[in-house]
Amino acid sequence: MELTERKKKILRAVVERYIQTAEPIGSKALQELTGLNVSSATIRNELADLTEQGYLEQPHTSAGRVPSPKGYRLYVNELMEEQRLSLEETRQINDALHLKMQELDKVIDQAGRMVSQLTNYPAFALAGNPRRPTIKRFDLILVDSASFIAVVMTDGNVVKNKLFRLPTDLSEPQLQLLTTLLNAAFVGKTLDQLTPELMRVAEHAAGASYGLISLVVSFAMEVLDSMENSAVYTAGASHILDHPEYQDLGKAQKLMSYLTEEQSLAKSLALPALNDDGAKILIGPENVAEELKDSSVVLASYDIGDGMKGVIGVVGPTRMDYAKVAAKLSYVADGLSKLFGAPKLPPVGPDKEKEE
Amino acid sequence: MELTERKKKILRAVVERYIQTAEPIGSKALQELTGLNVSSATIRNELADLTEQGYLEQPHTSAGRVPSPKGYRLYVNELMEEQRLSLEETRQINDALHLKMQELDKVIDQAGRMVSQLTNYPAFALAGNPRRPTIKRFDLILVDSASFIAVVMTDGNVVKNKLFRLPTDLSEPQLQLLTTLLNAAFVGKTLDQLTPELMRVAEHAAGASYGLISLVVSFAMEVLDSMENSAVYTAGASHILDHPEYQDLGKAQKLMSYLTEEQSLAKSLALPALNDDGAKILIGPENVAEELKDSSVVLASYDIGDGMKGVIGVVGPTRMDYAKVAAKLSYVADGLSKLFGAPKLPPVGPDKEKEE
DNA sequence: GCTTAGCACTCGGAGAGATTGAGTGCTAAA
DNA sequence: TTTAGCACTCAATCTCTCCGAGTGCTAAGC
Repeated sequence: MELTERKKKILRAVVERYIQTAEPIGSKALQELTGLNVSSATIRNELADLTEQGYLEQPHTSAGRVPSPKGYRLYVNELMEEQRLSLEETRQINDALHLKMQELDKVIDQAGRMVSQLTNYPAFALAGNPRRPTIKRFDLILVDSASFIAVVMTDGNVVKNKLFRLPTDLSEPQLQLLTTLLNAAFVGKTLDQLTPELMRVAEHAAGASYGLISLVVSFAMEVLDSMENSAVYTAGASHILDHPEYQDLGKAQKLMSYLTEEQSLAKSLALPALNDDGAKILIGPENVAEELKDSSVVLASYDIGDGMKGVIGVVGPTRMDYAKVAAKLSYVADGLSKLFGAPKLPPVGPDKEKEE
Repeated sequence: MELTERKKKILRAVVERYIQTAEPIGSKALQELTGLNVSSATIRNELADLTEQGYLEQPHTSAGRVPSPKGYRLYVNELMEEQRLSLEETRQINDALHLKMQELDKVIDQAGRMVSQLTNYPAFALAGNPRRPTIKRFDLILVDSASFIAVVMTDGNVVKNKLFRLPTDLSEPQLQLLTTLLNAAFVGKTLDQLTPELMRVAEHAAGASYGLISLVVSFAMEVLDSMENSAVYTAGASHILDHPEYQDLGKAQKLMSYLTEEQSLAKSLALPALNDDGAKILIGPENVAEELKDSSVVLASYDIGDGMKGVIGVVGPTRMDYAKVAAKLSYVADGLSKLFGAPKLPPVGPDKEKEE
């Protein structure tokens, strides 16, 4: 049941015009827009067909046509021309990719903000790791006689630290013993495997400073925990107010809270996308979450390295500018993958490139 | 020009009722509300006086009265009863204060979120340090022959780290030399004092691995930089849609963007409050920022330790529930101060308390 | 001199038509 | 299959009226 070329041309014109104006399009406007040399009556006939087949909808009998989710889907799959980013745009993105302070969660957060700013839609970003994270290494640094820094590194090469202050004194040999012990007992373990028994054994071995073991290990557990339940960062939620479809305050607020409740909600949306490459587009009712049923989502995933993946996504009205958004999102995702994938540094010179 | 008791009673009733309902209050309603044994006509006379003196306003001739900013100010200064938090509320706050992963910026961010959730208003949080931050200490940890972790600690006891990977090999003695060098050359310096000359001297001393100096130092510079331009975290911006005064989408959006543009904007608001203790209330036009002229702000500051201070704040309509918000904010600020001020840990046992 | 009852007046908001016009569907002719 | 023509539909807009909460003022009462 392929559509005729003419029908496609009309459908495409409807979608693209609607994306711009958010207003129903009538037969007369389409006559000009499509450049077809037929009368408006002919177009009306075609529109009637497209409506019957479910590609278009009529808000009410005497209004123009509006694309249905099915219509958007066809547009996205077949009619949409891949958007080339302008030089200005790529430059803008490249500049923004030059992030500072590249602790993993900062980069993710920043990526979300960036995407939101680039697209003028609310955006979110998260990272997911397919395996369960484990501790790769402990280091303890003595600061002064009453405090030390614990540095924990996980198998995803995420490094976290924390300063501990103690009411009792502490010596360098003591700390070295502890470090050895910690590394011997807990490296390679997942969160689950850090059992109380294991702790007890290690504490026993630590002698007088056994209390410190649990301090450092519970810090390590927090790190592992936070990596398993990777945070979702959202940005630019206020952008939804830019679009007339969210003039209805109720709708706007529902979507807003959905977006800001960084809970499992946004995760359940994005995690399935972790394994798909390239941009993925979810239109209106294709979304599982009730709150997104009349919005659309564009997702792109990127490689963080060490098997970890990240997802950036954009939420907007169903009439969102898919071509442009998908192009930008893919470009950013590619850029991020490269950023993470090419960590080699020149051994010399004040080069600025680094990575987490 | 003190107000009579009766006028105060009336003004207070108007403010409190308006805080609840957001609707103008008429003389008849006040007759009941105040419990005064006078007729509505008398109250009308009083209202006329209060209006003339600028404490009340009339949206239009035949509507009830609404408090003016001046009226709110009087209410806040003299009439407002200090709100006692319920046990349930203090419990809720205490629970929330038990934060995980207490890297400084996380705590600040979390505090903002918490306040927003507690008050149902948009909130923000930031930290400021009166002095310019300096590097207190460097540590380099060898991970494997091609990578190491740099740990930088500043004088505010903020610790940051970053993993570096190199294309060339690296040995432990080499790294120790570097560490010594870095500590000797750059400790105690502010961002400005990390001059190219200083770098050159250090690089010269480093011999073959001179390239690494600039890597680590520019990381340190990033840390210092991010501490000087301390970030502002906002949370719960969507809460402004809860309030009828922001039904006007234009207004709502203006305020939203102001809040999410974490730029110097929110800073210029909060920084002056850094040195005031206790809650500070800014009503409508008392705000400097144009975008806040018809909103109110409640601020509270807290001590982070080492001379650093933090500010949490809440933004809402002028008719915001000052008593409740101020009480909650102060309680949270106190809690945070204590959290930072009492860092001592028991040497033993799996106690969860730690600090950055 | 303060308080109160009474009353005319004001003005925003809600609701009922009336009007408009963009756009449709259908029919009959090309 | 396309087109011109035409009656029809219906949201949006405007106008008009009505309603009532609430006021301000005046004159009488305490």
